[in-house]
Amino acid sequence: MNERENIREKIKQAAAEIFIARGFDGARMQEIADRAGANKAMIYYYFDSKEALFNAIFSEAFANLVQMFTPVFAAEAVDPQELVPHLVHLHLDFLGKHPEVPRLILREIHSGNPVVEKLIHSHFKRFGHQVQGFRDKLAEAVAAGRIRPVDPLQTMWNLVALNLFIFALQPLLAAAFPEVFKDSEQLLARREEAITDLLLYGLLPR
Amino acid sequence: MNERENIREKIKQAAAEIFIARGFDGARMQEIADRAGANKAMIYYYFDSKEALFNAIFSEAFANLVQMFTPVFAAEAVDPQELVPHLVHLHLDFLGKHPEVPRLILREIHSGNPVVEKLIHSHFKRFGHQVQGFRDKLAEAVAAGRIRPVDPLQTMWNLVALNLFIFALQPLLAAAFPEVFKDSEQLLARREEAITDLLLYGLLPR
DNA sequence: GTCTATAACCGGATAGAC
DNA sequence: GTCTATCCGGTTATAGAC
Repeated sequence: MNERENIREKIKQAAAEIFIARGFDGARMQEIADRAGANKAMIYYYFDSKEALFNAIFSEAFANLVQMFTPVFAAEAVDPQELVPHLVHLHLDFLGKHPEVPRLILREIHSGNPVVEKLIHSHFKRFGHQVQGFRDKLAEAVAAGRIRPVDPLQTMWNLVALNLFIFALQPLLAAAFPEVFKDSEQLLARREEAITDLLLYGLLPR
Repeated sequence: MNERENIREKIKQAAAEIFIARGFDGARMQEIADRAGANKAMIYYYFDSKEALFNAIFSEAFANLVQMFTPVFAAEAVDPQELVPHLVHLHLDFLGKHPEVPRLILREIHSGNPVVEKLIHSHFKRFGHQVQGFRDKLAEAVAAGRIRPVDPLQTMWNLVALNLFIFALQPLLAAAFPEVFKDSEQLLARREEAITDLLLYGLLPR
């Protein structure tokens, strides 16, 4: 690996951690430099500004977010009874491995930061289009009577809402239910079971 | 109304708007003063510091959040078939009228700000205890066979997750599905229908 | 490419007049 | 109680040596 790229990557990695922990406004260039084992001037050698650095990182998080959903969109139109548990597992697994992605995004989407607004729009214009495939698949399943007559868009939102919840509210829930959050592996397993259970019983025709 | 309290309230109101829009780190005391029709020194006359001002506002938002759930805890143990639509309606109605409450809280809980951490713990210690009543009620309904055998805690989380979703991700969803977010009244009505539908079919025994 | 030193600015907080 | 002017620490960003 090229040394120049190596340092650039180290800075990006450090910046990601700091931006996730402190948000854009709370992040300090000095702390990023320290964590990267470099000095402030080096950051400005590789990136134009704090904004440009943040832009690079936020874009990547968005790309990860979209990537997370590609197996969802790509899923073969099999029986919902197999598809739903599969999707829930994929999604929760990704979130469990990368909890910082929804964190960063949830923190910054409400900021009104014009940089963020622009990124949202440029990324989600096409994302909304990609989603159409999944909505079509759900609509198909409804037409074939494999799931109850429900709005595909709402169903998709329900799936994401249920999966995202414990990650979005982690600090609150951990404070309210400390014993439950002690064993994160068991927590995820129980959550997965509860979500698939609700969705299957709620979606399959009686 | 006392004039002194009036100005204090104006400052608090302005500060709430700015903190919600920009977060703690992004908020500027000057902007708060301007919006309150006062000057910076006046803020420091009524509040000790930026932190103290934020503390007052964040505490109030937390109190609102808890208050939002009291009808949930207090609900009479009637038939789930009536209780679930009632709870969903109450919750969505509150969120629709005060969308800034979850916004502020979602933005700040991940900040690691010690002020926020302390507030979370002091407020949610007892909150977790209050929740017990609702869990007991659900457990009772399970024992009586009025709902399927599900974990009450998970069911409560599911309820909140589904209701909170469109508010937590509003900027993202509005970018991905602009046509759906144009009419917010219709959006809320459809969301309410979809959530109650899923929960009822998912919870009632077959 | 890397580093030190510093410019330039900004924002929270306060002194002190009225 | 209210306001103006200002202090002072901290932060982004850069100049310039090596």
